Amino acid sequence: MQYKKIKDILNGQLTGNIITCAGWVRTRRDSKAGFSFIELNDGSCLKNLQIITDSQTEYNKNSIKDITTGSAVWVTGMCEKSPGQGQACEIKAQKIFLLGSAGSDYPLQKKNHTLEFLREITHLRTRTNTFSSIARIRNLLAFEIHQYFQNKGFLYLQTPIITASDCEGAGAMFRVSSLPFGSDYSVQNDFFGQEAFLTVSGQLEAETWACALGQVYTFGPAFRAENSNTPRHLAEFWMLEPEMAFYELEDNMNLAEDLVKTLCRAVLAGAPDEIAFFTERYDKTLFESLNKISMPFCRISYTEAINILEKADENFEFKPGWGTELHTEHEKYLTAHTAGPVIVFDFPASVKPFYMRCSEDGKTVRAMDVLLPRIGEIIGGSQREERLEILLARMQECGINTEHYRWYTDLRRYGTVPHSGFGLGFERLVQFITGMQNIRDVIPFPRHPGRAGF
RNA sequence: UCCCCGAUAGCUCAGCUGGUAGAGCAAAUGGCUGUUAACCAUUGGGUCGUAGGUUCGAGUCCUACUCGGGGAGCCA
Repeated sequence: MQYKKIKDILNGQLTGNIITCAGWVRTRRDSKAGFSFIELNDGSCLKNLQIITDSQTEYNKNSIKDITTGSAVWVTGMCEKSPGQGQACEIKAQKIFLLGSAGSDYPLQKKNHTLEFLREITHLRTRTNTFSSIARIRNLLAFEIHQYFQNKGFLYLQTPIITASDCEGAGAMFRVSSLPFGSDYSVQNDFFGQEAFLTVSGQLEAETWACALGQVYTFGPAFRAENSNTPRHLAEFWMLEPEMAFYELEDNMNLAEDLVKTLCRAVLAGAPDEIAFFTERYDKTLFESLNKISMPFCRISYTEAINILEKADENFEFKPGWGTELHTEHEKYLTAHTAGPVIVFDFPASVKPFYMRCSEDGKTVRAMDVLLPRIGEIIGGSQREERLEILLARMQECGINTEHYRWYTDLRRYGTVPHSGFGLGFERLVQFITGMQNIRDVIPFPRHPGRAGF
């Protein structure tokens, strides 16, 4: 079926033509003399298209009364300038075909619904302004991510989702097994002949490609079995992980900062209606904070950050001190203090995983976290330890079986190079860019403790 | 996993110190010469999250559980 997108119709270029469009009815208003107004949305843009029907309009079955909220229709009619307020053009319907009706039990009413309620109807919330806007922004961001790295000559790499690495340095993992539930489990009888898990990160695998192809990036799902119940955590989420040979920590930070700025700019340019919508409805400061992102990110070492926190006139629940983790309250203080994004680098080795490069001071590693206002940590990365002896010593320190990671340490045995990379939580980026407060609202089908269905 | 808050009509909520339920919106019907979360009128709609307990009597008090929200931990 040939039909025009509402986005293109509202651009006004089709005015004066007889066209066909298709979509879902948001609402209908009737008036006497056979006049009715249908608000039609097809997901191509935030705005609805107004369809006017009168006594001349033909229907494939029944009548205007059956064109209810939620119904799917296709409409043929004349695209005209609208005499009414609120829209430049509208369709004077000649024919309306009801493709699929929606009864009075259709859950989405023409009123505001709470996000909590919409989470319970994950399969239908896509029909709302909020969730269709999120979908368009996710799409735009994913496309821009590929374009950004392709323009820089990075290779798009697919790392495995099933992994045997039982210790990638991040959180609890989901086990993968083909054996029936409740059977006497033995690894020998299982599908892979060894324990297998869903990946928590493609980083280690990405390093093998970076150390052959130069600069690569992965963009795919990651899984964490942590029992985390917060508006910032998911059990299944999407992660972008660039990995670059010949990059040191400063190059890594430059890339991360430029990437975040480029993506924010792209959304401001590519989805202005959506950003205006989110600013109006969810966070009045959103537009302003996205614009402010073009200013240089504040960069401070972990040691400086601790100094700032120790001097702060703030009653922290966790006392800041050199060698301790930065807690949420500390991150919030730092981003509020500088009124923008902050990159913290050179963390104590004791709070970071084995693969990060040890500094000359013998105490810190070349790690960096990008912290955003409202969101907290959006990027975590580091320069990787490329010196074999130091890496092996660190692995032993962390209690990691070096034999299981022979393939990883081989990269240091043969033609080792300085290299760096980071991981960006895609949903946290979408949260930052939309102003949505709960991460469960920025992924199509959220998975978290106690929920894997619709 | 820990702390706090919540669960009453399809949705959002009210329901006081215990006396068996109410509003707005939605829906259905009717009215209204172009509306724009249209408007006006009428009607229908509820084992008050689940299971126990206290009481003559529980939406209301107590306990446990389930689910949801906020904060924390862990992290992207």
